[in-house]
Amino acid sequence: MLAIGTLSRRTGTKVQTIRYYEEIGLMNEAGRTAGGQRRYFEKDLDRLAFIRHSRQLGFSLDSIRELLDLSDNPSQSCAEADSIARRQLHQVEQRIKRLQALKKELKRMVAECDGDSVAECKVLEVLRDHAECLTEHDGIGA
Amino acid sequence: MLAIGTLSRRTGTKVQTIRYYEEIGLMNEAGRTAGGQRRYFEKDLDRLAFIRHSRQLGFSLDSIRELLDLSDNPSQSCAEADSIARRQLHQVEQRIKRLQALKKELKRMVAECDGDSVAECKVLEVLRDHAECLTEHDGIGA
DNA sequence: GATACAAGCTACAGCAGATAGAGGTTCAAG
DNA sequence: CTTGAACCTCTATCTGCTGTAGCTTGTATC
Ligand SMILES: [Zn+2]
Ligand SMILES: [Zn+2]
Ligand SMILES: [Zn+2]
Ligand SMILES: [Zn+2]
Repeated sequence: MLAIGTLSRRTGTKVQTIRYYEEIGLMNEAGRTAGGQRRYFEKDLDRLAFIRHSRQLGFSLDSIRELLDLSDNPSQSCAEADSIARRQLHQVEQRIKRLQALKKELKRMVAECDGDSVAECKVLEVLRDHAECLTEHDGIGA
Repeated sequence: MLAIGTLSRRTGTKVQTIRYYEEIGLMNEAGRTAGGQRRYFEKDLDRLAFIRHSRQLGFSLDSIRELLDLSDNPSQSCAEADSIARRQLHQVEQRIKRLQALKKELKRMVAECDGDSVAECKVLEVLRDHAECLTEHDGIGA
């Protein structure tokens, strides 16, 4: 039986985060000692590791929930899991595209400023007026 | 004098968001009509456009606050503004790097799955075990 | 068995950066 | 003067945690 701190150390997840995952139903409710402390099995550790690794790969908690459900039914087809992963890949690709456009603009404005007074600052000039930009960048940057 | 909806339309910012910017002190408190509705000058429109454009380029509201302060004092050196932009560029570059590593892993796991049962799904296999990954990807993916 | 103290517990607040809705009021055109 | 779109405030919600306060439990050592 593992204490929550052990799960925390072995998966690199903060203790509060593990409790949070339980609260939102991503982790099963843990068993408790007589005094009320959580105790876990190895399978709980595995589940937490799955969650953490999926998070590191950028999956949302909702997607992870689906993936865990699928993972619990080994006889099913994995088409669903694959499509979640493909969707995630697509999102990552879109984000990279957006960021590359931002990078281009930022690079240009930084390069073009001679570092004189604010009144002639190219950086601020571009920020004031999108017409100074070469690319479109709709939506809010992230 | 411009109503809030006009600012909203002309900058592509939701009305609630403009009020939110006022609440957090990013926009100045607007003047009001006798009946309590906000009314703006052209300079407020400019300020909002600056904020929105900066957001589109990925700057945080805190950075934008600094940039606006600088922009209001045209006689200063622009070194500060430039360094904020360089910091932003750096952040964007880091994010691109992380996302490219994620993309690589996602692409590989999607490609390697034959689409059979969950039990043999490569996607789920990788998620279960980071040892299957080729790259490191610490921190949580975004 | 007593004691110390690390590690656990709950409950709640807060972060960024908005966005949505309820329920009521004002403005401006016709 | 009436209509109705646009405005108002206030509160709640979202994602994914993280931090704090104040208290209790578990365990190692004496
Ligand atoms: Zn400059
Ligand atoms: Zn632009
Ligand atoms: Zn598969
Ligand atoms: Zn991995």
